Amino acid sequence: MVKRTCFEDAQCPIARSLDAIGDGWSLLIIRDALGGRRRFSEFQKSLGTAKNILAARLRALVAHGIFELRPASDGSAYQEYVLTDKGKDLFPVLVALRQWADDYLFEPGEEYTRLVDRKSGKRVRRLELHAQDGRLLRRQDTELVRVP
Amino acid sequence: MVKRTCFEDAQCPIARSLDAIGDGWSLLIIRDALGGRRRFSEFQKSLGTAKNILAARLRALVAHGIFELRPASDGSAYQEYVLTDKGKDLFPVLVALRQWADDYLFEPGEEYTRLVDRKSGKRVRRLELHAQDGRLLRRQDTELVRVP
DNA sequence: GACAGTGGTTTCATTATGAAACCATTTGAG
DNA sequence: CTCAAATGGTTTCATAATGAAACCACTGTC
Repeated sequence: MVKRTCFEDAQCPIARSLDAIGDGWSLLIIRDALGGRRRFSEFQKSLGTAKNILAARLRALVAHGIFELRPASDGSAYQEYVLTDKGKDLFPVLVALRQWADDYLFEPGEEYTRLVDRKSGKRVRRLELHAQDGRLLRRQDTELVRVP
Repeated sequence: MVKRTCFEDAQCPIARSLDAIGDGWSLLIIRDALGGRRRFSEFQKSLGTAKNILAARLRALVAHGIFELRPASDGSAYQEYVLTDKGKDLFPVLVALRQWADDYLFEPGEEYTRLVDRKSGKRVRRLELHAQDGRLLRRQDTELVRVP
């Protein structure tokens, strides 16, 4: 069930991330979960996935500790899939993908959703990367070093 | 050749991003390209992908405008795959994935690479999301609004 | 001119994905 | 309480993607 052997013991953090969530549906499920969905049928309706696929993905995400199963909050006998902290912390990944898409994958008038600051209602700024001392860093200002 | 029909006309920016780069190899190729690799054989050696898969992926990435083919910079008759601005701007996505992995997918002493500020050599800070007025925003401080 | 390296393509086997049917349990309506 | 519908899946089967290996044309190297 989703067994990407070549990534599994990869040293690269990006490869590891992709092993956990790099399958095309996972991030959409997590997006929905961050939007408040929690029930199997909610995900299924929202995503339009085949039920077997969704079941397999949710099982894998639970196994990875990104979701956990909990008794339904409305008191019913069913269960809910809720994001763990690990899952919630994928938020920046989703924001990065969203901002990139906004920049390059949408036509000018085509905007569809907007991520806003709840307080002001205004659009958020671009994700920023800073140095320890606070300087704003561009890609070229950074470097990847190996620590053995 | 990689035809994720259910994402193609998706309105959601995240779904669109995943349609372009959400296949598991693409981001690793782009990671390598940001690290300076440009030739087919460099990618192939580094990633260990089957050549047919790599060829298909590179073709798709070129078609998406993430890479472009250019005559080799060393004057040989071969060509190089170089990132366009669109491709380079996936940097924040990679940083987000890396930071998440560092937090959750590595054991304490297991660190492997570190993204540093070139000037100081010190590790970069976490990606930050700010409001227009500069306030640092957490996930809960944001909201997704539909713009029709 | 021989030989290795580059950048692929082709073929075939394996694996993942997806659609549809099915099913046990739960819930809601009457 | 009863029955129908909804929930949360699993199973089966077809199709599509991936991967390994062999092959091949062209390039650079000696």
